[in-house]
Amino acid sequence: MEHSGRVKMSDVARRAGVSVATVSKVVNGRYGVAQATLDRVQQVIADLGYEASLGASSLRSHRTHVVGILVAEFEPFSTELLKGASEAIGSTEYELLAYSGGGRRTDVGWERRYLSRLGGTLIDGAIIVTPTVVDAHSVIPVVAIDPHTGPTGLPTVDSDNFAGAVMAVEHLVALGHRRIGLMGGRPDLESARLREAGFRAALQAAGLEVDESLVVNGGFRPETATQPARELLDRPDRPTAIFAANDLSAIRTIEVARELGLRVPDDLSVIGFDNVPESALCEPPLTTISQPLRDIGARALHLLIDLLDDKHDKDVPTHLQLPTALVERSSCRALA
Amino acid sequence: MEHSGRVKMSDVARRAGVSVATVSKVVNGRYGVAQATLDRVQQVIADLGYEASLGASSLRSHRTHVVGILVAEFEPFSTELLKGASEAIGSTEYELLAYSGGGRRTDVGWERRYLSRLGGTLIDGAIIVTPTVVDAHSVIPVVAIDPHTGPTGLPTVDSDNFAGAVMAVEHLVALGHRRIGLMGGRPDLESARLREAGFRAALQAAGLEVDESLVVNGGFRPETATQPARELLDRPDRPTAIFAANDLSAIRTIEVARELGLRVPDDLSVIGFDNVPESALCEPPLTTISQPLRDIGARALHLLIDLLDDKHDKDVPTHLQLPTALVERSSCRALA
DNA sequence: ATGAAAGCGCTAACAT
DNA sequence: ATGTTAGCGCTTTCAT
Repeated sequence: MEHSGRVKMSDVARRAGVSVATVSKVVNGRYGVAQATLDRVQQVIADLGYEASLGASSLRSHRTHVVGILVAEFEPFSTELLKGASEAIGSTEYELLAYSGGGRRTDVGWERRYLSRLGGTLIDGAIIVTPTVVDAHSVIPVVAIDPHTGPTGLPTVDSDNFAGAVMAVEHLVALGHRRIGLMGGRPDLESARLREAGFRAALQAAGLEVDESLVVNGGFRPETATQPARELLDRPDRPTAIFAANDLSAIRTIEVARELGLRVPDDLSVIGFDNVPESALCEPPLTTISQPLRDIGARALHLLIDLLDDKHDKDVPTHLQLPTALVERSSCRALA
Repeated sequence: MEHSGRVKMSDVARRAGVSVATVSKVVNGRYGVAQATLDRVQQVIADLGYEASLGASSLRSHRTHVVGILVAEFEPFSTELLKGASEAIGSTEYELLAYSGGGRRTDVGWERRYLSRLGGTLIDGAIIVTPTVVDAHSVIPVVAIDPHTGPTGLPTVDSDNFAGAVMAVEHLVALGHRRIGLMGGRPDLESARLREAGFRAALQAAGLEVDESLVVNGGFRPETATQPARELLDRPDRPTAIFAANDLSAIRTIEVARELGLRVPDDLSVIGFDNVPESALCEPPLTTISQPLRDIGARALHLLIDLLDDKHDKDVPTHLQLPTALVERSSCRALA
């Protein structure tokens, strides 16, 4: 039936005996179409299974009812946010487009690249996950989740990283640990900075000194946490407990510990941060500080939709901060 | 500097003192540009932070180096696949676009709608997750993950659902269970059909009769599993064990059991299917049949890339089937 | 080596 | 109520 490729608006128009303009009106529910024409065109659309090309229509109309969620990579953290956003979008008129680069994902400025690539045409607004380079004045409304250090000027959703880190260290201290290491996160992110600050504050409050040789940078990813974990653990004066700035690096730390012949939690206690589902899959199950990740995703989405629908005062920079909580599992234990 | 909106190719052209055609050549690495011009244009691109609009370029070029993964919803199952695809795309030249509808996600035919909306222009190929309506002859190459009942003609990746289901039931039987219920999945999906078939086959092999009142349809989702779970459990002759066709309905079954005052696994054993990370988070942790979901996502992606790069004989319908395995946790126990 | 011009599929004025 | 026309931002012949 169709010569080559997808059915387009002109196909519908020809078959219905009208102009493409009329089909466009029908598709977009514009007024000024006779009932009979409407019915006929809709019938043809149904018959042919026509659906407007997002690329083409967005190019012209600049309103797509699609929101983007831009991530460097689909990993446990970002996909939890995605689940929350997906659930939240159910109550809206929008569709959800999640975008991630390929191999070159370590490059800085991906968030700006993706925003240029998709913004202005394909998506009406975007949620950017852990952006480091943010131009506050984007073409389209943008909400940041867990952004880089310093004020961004962007509406932001995150959780109380400082309080969470304090909670983690207090838990270790209460368990009798005195020699506590920090597997730090990406230093360009505010969350990592605050977790380190919380770590230091809690130690100080407990009357403990920070041994700087016990503070390493794990970069939030398993690959980047391996070497730092070895540095921390492969030495006679190793810590008895480690606070890792996120679950992924905590899990990697546990793996490295086992490779070195250490038992967790008997020889080493490890506490993480995030409470991604993978933390429960870990052996032993990881004690961690939970962030309400799905809720964060959902809040960010609603914030964005409010921005798009002009239900929000754009002059008030929004910062939603959600609470953290201790989740006790089996990777920490009291010092004998 | 920029009057209004994003920087476009004409802005670059003006600033570099060349035509848009030349800029296009530079951006796309075409030959026929003097070195000096090349340098100058690239400099301007860098200065302005220009990035081509995906919508506009795809409209014209029909080759975007973006692949789509189309899902009804971002939930634990699809996001595991997404993680696998994301990892796999790192070794390619492509970028990844995941698309999901909004509220109307229960409608049938979403896969066709999304394919028309994005295919032909925005994406070069697509992975469709649990499609029920598949037109084998799409405009762009398509790979299906866990498709609907019957032959689709599409390259497909799934796991050995039948063997997995048999394994699940054999486990329950070995534990001494004789009265075993089935929380079935979406009957339009081949995977659900095969899991039910495996359930029946394993019972028969064990010399057990299938009590049809113990076979219900949970629809793979928590919302749709609630009522069927009550039907199964809120009766004097309830089963001592339930095999649920996926983890989400297994988890919901456990929740319903607790609401009814039953203890799991003491009063009821439950085994799931999928091994999504959430299954470990469940209380008690769920015994389940694992599918290598991330691997499935990765395989599907590689298959699609091979199709796009013509490294694959298109006349051979591919069906990759991956193995399942029993994961014992705490939701099943031997009958006293 | 560079630019002018046409057109991808669609929407939005503006005619009729 | 419907059709005509002019683009949206880009790529791609085809001239020059």
